[in-house]
Amino acid sequence: MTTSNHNHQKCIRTALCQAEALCKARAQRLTPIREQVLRSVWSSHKAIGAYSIIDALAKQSSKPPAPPTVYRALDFLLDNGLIHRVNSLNAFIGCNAPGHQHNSQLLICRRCSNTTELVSEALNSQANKAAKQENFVLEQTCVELTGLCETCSREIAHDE
Amino acid sequence: MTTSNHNHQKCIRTALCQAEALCKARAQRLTPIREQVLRSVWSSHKAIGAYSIIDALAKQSSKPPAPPTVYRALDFLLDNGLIHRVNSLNAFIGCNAPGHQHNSQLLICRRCSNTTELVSEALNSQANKAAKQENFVLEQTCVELTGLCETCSREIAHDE
DNA sequence: CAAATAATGCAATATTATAACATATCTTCT
DNA sequence: AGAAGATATGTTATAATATTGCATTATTTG
Repeated sequence: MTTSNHNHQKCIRTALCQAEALCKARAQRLTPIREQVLRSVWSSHKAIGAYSIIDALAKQSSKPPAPPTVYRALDFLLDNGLIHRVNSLNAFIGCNAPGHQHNSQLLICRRCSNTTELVSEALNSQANKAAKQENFVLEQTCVELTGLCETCSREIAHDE
Repeated sequence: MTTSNHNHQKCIRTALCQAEALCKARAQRLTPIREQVLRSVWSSHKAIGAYSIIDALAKQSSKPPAPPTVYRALDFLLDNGLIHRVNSLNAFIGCNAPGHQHNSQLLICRRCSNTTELVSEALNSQANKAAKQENFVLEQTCVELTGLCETCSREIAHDE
């Protein structure tokens, strides 16, 4: 999932296409700013912070957007399930499967920062079970798994 | 797990006792500041933010501690497994079972903010499994489940 | 006791996020 | 098309969370 060993342009195109389609279907407006923010989020598979998005957009126009501009776009994208917030990094990552309601998990590499989204129904089921045992009404899950991605763990092994 | 329907003084005493014992065993110093911060974290079963801790300590002395003072104490307590960081709230909560290395899960009530720590080995096992499937070397898990605790869900049901 | 290590005090500042209000743009209805 | 209402953006200021760097004090070690 490094940005180098796959055609990342395709990831971006797919994400934007899906976003466009979803917004259309829901009568939501994917405005230029929202699209630019989504593009920034998808510029890599690393989670990106709001202020890095501001910096990225600054390079594309005369003056940088103000924080609220970006945060509002992020809120829109979050509400529409087009991106996820990575709580352990205070950052954002594109959603792999927008449109489907899903409880997903994130694998975050502490070395290269690449983040992979996956959906383990078995894990979700255990989360539901755990909540149920405490008579807890589960509404939202946040599962962020940190460690080393396959590539990085191999590279570290080589370096020693 | 509301603070009202149990003897919370006992929770605090137990936590401090365990902390003292653990630090002694590890030749770590549970200094006055660290102890005060731990006490603040344990003042309830709600996660508490660093600046709320500063406010709490301010009431106990002439001038409030500076942020680094509190953050350093928090780092110490985190390193020694005496508290957990709640990423989705940028806040901190006392650890139930310090001393045991464990991957725990948090149930966070969005209404009363009370937070319960539990350890589901079944869930942990699924997290390991998910990581393994991606050849990911799992080092740290963050599982934060948000919703309504039993008490709050009942109270909400009554109000309608 | 001296040296080394660990902890704290303190000032400044970085980073992340939101509030409040004005302006502009789009949609809808006539 | 034009007015009214809703939605989105611009702008300024500020809140909330967290860290850096360096001076000082306390504790441990030899």
